[in-house]
Amino acid sequence: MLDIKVIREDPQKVKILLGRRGVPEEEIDKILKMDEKIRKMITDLNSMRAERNSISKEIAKLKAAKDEEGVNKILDRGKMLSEKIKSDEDELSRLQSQLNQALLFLPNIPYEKVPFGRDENDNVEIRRWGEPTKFNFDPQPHWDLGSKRGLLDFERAAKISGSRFTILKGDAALMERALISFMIDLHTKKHGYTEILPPHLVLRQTMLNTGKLPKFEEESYSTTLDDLFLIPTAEVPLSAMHQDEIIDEKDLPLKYVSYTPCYRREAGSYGKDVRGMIRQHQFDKVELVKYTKPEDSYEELESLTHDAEEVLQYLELPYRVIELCTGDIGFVSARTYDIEVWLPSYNNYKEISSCSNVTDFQARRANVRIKRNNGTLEFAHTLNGSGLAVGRTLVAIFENYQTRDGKIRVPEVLRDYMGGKTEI
RNA sequence: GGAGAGAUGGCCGAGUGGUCAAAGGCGUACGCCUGGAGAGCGUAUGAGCUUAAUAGGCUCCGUGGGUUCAAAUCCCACUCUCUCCGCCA
Repeated sequence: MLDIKVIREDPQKVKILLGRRGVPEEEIDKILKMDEKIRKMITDLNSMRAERNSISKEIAKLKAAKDEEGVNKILDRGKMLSEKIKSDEDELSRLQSQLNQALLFLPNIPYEKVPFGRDENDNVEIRRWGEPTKFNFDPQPHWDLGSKRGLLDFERAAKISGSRFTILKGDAALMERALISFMIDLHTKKHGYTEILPPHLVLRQTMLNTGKLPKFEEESYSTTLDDLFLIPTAEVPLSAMHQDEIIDEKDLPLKYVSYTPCYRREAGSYGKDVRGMIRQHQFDKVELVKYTKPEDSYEELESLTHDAEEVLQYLELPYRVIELCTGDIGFVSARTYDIEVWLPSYNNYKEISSCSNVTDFQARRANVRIKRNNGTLEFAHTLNGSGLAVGRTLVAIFENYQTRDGKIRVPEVLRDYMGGKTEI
């Protein structure tokens, strides 16, 4: 959520920056108008409250002096004020929730340097690592490769759960587990993140605080009886974990890594990535989340992205890093780098991680503040990034490490996690 | 699921209708003291809104309602935490 004060103080700048993300100017004007009306009401209300309070104090004094006549003189005025205050308060809270609702639908303000653009075609490549894998035979897509060797089972998954689910079997399941362990070990031991195993079901409020609601309700799985939501990413519990807390400046940054399955309805992506296990309703992900001081967050985004990249370097998978343009960054993000891994079946790079600086957008909703050494309070910045999407990493290994005879070599760093196996 | 206890400032904890943003303690900051540190002493110290303002005013004692001129305090509902019983991986 944006700070209404920022909008109020420099509406022109907000209009320009949000305009790059496709928010119409009228939306900002509407909000400013509501804000003005609300503040006028508050001022009026406050003077009535002040009068009522002084009447109350006067009554207390008169009662103490046993002056019943004096009390009766001003009692009616007090009653009248009380009624008026109550009805105005009702009206005010109606207006405030309207304003709040409007604010909840505004996306984060993009970082000034984010490239302007309409959609993913305007994203900018930042760097590449490795070369696209060359084969001296026709490589197979992972869905053929995995099905033939009994490692991936799409038919049975569809029988029990419908489309966009996959059963991993035998060594595929083992490799998935190995990848999870490898990634978490790397981030905890080398990069200094603390491992968290969070709940996978969260309150509606938690989804709201992390910006997944109200805008993306149709993207989420929820439980009707309890109104709990299955997490679409570990970012949700991790970024809301310190809700209503005040964190000491000296304890920052906080760095968390978490493995969880992610549940997404993938509404609106019909016909996209329909083959194989690229786009699933459930997938494993190792997620990185940081809480930082505002002045450090863009630097921390660079290091978080590097931490994620390193997973691919250890796995020796070719990738590139792109910066998303204003039209493609996520709702809560001010700046986003995507890491894309080379996938032979796509003959292209495919997203395997998305690293974002959310600035204070979630922290304001979740009320996560930091206490400065001089005692002042301000909202923390939060960042998140996949480190990495495990299912897509498995796919990348299958496709890039396949052999002529349809087997898959096991990357060096995973062998210890897989009982020494060199191929599957 | 049943019974009971509780929720107050960064933390602990007092407060059962008006003089309470709220005692006391801890913590923190500054000062005194000291060769230095500690102890000790003194002063300050909740958040948010409004405002040119550290002036004034307003709101906030788990959440939401209600009673009252006036609610941390009384009434109702809910949420969460803890203890005991039951059930259970």
